[in-house]
Amino acid sequence: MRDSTPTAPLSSSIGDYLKAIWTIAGTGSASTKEISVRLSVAPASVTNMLGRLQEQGLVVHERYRGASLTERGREEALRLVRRHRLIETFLLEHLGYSWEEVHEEAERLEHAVSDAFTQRLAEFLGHPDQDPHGEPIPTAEGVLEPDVSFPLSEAQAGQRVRIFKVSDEDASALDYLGERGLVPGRLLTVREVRELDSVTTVEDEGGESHSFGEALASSVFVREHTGQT
Amino acid sequence: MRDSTPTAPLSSSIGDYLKAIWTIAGTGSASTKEISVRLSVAPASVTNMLGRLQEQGLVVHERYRGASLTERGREEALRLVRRHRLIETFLLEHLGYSWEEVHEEAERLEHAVSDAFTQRLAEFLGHPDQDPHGEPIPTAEGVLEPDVSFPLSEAQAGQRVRIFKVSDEDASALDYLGERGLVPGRLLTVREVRELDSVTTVEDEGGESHSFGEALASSVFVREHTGQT
DNA sequence: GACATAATTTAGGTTAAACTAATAATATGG
DNA sequence: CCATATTATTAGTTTAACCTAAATTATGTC
Ligand SMILES: [Mn+2]
Ligand SMILES: [Mn+2]
Ligand SMILES: [Mn+2]
Ligand SMILES: [Mn+2]
Repeated sequence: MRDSTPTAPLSSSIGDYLKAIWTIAGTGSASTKEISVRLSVAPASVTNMLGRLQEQGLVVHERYRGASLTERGREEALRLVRRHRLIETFLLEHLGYSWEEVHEEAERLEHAVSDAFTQRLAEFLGHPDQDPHGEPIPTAEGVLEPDVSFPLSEAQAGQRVRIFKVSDEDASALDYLGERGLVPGRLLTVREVRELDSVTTVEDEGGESHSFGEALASSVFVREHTGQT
Repeated sequence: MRDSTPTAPLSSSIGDYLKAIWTIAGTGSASTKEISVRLSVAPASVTNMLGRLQEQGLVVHERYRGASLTERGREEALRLVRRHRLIETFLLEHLGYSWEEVHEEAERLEHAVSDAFTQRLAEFLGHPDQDPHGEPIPTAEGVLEPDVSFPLSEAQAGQRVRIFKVSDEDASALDYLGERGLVPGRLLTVREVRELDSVTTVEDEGGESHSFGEALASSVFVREHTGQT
């Protein structure tokens, strides 16, 4: 394993590929198709890029079998995830961005900021350990709190749950939920999980009832609630 | 000549070329060499890029004579200058950056932020009309206040002047001056401008005396002071 | 187990933005 | 006003990142 290019800073394309693989597969392996869909890039381009990523020691690619991150690849991905989430936090809490706009801006800025910037931004924000939709923010050392949340669509009737995070992929869902106060931290009681049409009904702390179709219920992630408050 | 690409967003290279021409020549024309030195790029690459910029209607290039910005080119350059200066202001005033670090970070970020970001950042900062070293910030409409300041090296003995801006090109000079409180806004009385060795001596409001060699005196820009305070 | 379908890779381009080396134009100063 | 130095352009490559079309491999179904 040659110690490839000393540390040529990685391009934004490379960064986005690494993040995509991490998001799709975590520690497992992501297929060419999945990556190509997520990045809106032709499959052939993915194959080509995976070759280069492998040469740089960032992924391991088994032909026709998909690619998985090496330790270095994972570190790189988490560095970007950290930046992305800190930037989103800043945009939302200090610049008055809406959910609609935030993700796209962060997707670009994450590649342009330095480590020093990230460090200082974290300080400015008071070293948050999660972003405004509840996703944990990896530490500067690349440690990411394991996630034990599950989508509301997999909850069971009668269960008491707390909203833990809301998927940031769908901006209109975020806005809809935000308006109803269905944000991370909110306590819910699951009233019904109807197999028939995949509708989940919950009651919030104020006694308000909310129904979620499949799409919504699978983008709201919760944790089982035990204990008070 | 097809009606050039509707509005493909300009690359960061292109942006840096436009800014370089603007800085070197303003409304006049910049030579291949000057641009190549400023951007640390081979002269041949500059010639090549000027060709493309001309096709895109951003500059006019006369072979062997240099290039000047078109109206569109100037607008683009000023948009970047606005972003650059707003970003520097933010980094200095809110993230605790030192002069050393600020310029480089802004040089990258200026290409990654959106117009929406710029707009909101300006609000966040209270719509400053100059950055922390006194450079005017172009408005969102691309209007830039004309600059009537001159380098301290061209002041005359006895003159009362106010520090207006400090060149941001030389970080160590900035630090030196900053430590002594010689920042924009400061009022000075010119005591001596010695031709012999190009040393300028001034007295500040607190009665402190400061001497500037050629290098320093030409990176401190002042305006004549009339009136009180 | 053969085949249709879907996923993947290969082959062959393109474009932006650099580079080096060679050549040409301009500027200078004696 | 010409020789020389400086500046600029041309020609030919390189690299990253994408593309399309064609060929190949895997997979799930009858
Ligand atoms: Mn996001
Ligand atoms: Mn990105
Ligand atoms: Mn600057
Ligand atoms: Mn720049």
